Amino acid sequence: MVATLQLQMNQNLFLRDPQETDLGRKIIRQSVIMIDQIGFEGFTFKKLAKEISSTEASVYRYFENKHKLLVYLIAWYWNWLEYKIDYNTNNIDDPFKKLDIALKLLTEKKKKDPLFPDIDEEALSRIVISESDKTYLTKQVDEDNQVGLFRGFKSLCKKVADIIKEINPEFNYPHALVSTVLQAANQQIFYSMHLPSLTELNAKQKKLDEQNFEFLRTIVIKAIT
Amino acid sequence: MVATLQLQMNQNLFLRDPQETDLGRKIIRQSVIMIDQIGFEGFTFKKLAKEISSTEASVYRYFENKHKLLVYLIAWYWNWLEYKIDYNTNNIDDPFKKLDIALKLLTEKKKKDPLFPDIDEEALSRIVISESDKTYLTKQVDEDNQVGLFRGFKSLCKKVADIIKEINPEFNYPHALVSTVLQAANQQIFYSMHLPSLTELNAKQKKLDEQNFEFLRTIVIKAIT
DNA sequence: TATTTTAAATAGTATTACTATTATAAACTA
DNA sequence: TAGTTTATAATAGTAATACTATTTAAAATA
Repeated sequence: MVATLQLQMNQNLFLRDPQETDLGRKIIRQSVIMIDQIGFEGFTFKKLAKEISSTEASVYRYFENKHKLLVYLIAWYWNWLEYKIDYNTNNIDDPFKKLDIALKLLTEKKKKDPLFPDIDEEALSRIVISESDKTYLTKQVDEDNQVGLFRGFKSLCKKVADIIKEINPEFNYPHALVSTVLQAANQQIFYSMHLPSLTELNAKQKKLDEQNFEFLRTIVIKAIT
Repeated sequence: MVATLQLQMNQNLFLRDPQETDLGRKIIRQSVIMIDQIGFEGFTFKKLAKEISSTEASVYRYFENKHKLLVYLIAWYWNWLEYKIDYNTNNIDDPFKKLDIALKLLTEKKKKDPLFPDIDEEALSRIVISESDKTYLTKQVDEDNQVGLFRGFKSLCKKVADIIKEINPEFNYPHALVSTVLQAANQQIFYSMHLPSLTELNAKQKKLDEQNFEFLRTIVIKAIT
């Protein structure tokens, strides 16, 4: 018997908490699978409702629109990552070690986490790579930010930036560097798979995640020391 | 009397060359203004057609769909930037100087270029910040890449990577570093304006573009030396 | 048991993205 | 120059999408 956890999600991310009902959990589980497969543009509430034997209108009771659902999923992912970093850097003092652990967790190939049986983290991590920028690259970014929809990403950014400040309190750009690196971690994987002339990381070679780790670690360490 | 130029655009970016007709040039000019104002999601061919006193169907004779139009505009921007870098680094030998010029051109606040009277480069540069990632973060990225739609960005990336190779031929990640920096240049501006806790760059202070230049230059120089 | 509250389904509408067909104008040819 | 071809753009659609008002069903409470 394994315990399961629930990540605390901001109330403004949903109309009705999808973690509290059967239908809600189905919406989350199936939307991760479908957005991964057909992409966010191709994904609709109608298609989703069909797959889970419900109706479009019922899905709308949980999420205002499909954009908000995406924001929810991406926020869940960042919360999950931050939880893992907290868990794995607990009791570690050396900030260099903490940085390495954070970068390792950030870049490692994700696999299903039994603590959260409703979410396929492998599929979700692919969604983060392809779709996460779309959560804030909109005209409503300021409203969405105001009600805290991007707290997950900002909190993670602060966490890693704080490690960097421990290593070098003189460095002028801890947050800028970390936000750049968090983005680059996903971008470089996307490039290596689809636009390979933009990166030396090679998706055809083994251990793409480790290549990514080495690249990002080089950038960060050189920048701050 | 000032000469005007035409940037050479890949044939697959359009159905009919918009630079060759009056209606085509109107489509380009007005779509830059409108996407900047209402965002790519809110932008439709119907609204555009109304503004230029034409019809939706006529716009479709030039571009297969609104996504292709966006790809065209972004490609134009990267071609323009590369043209400016070529022009300004001509006859300069010192690769450090060339790098500085490239980063300066990349980060400087854009203003209308009289060489290209049909395009409002200031508005277009805002579009690049908010919308450019959407050109390739799609399920058709491989098809689009196959027919050369992203050549502009890739060519620019190679150009700057070649400068970095001149400075340090031993550095393992010239393309990965440059693609990261090209993206970060836009992201950091967006963050400073909309998600300020993600960066030390301050949109409220003067010379945001120079702050951005200093940040990116620090990252690049430290990474490669 | 009756009543209130909540949840989900039915049945829509307005808008969007896109297209087949027709009309008009320009260019070429006999 | 009259007739024919070709190019261009407008008309008039359709199918799909995003979203909502209303109704029905189920559950909780008094």
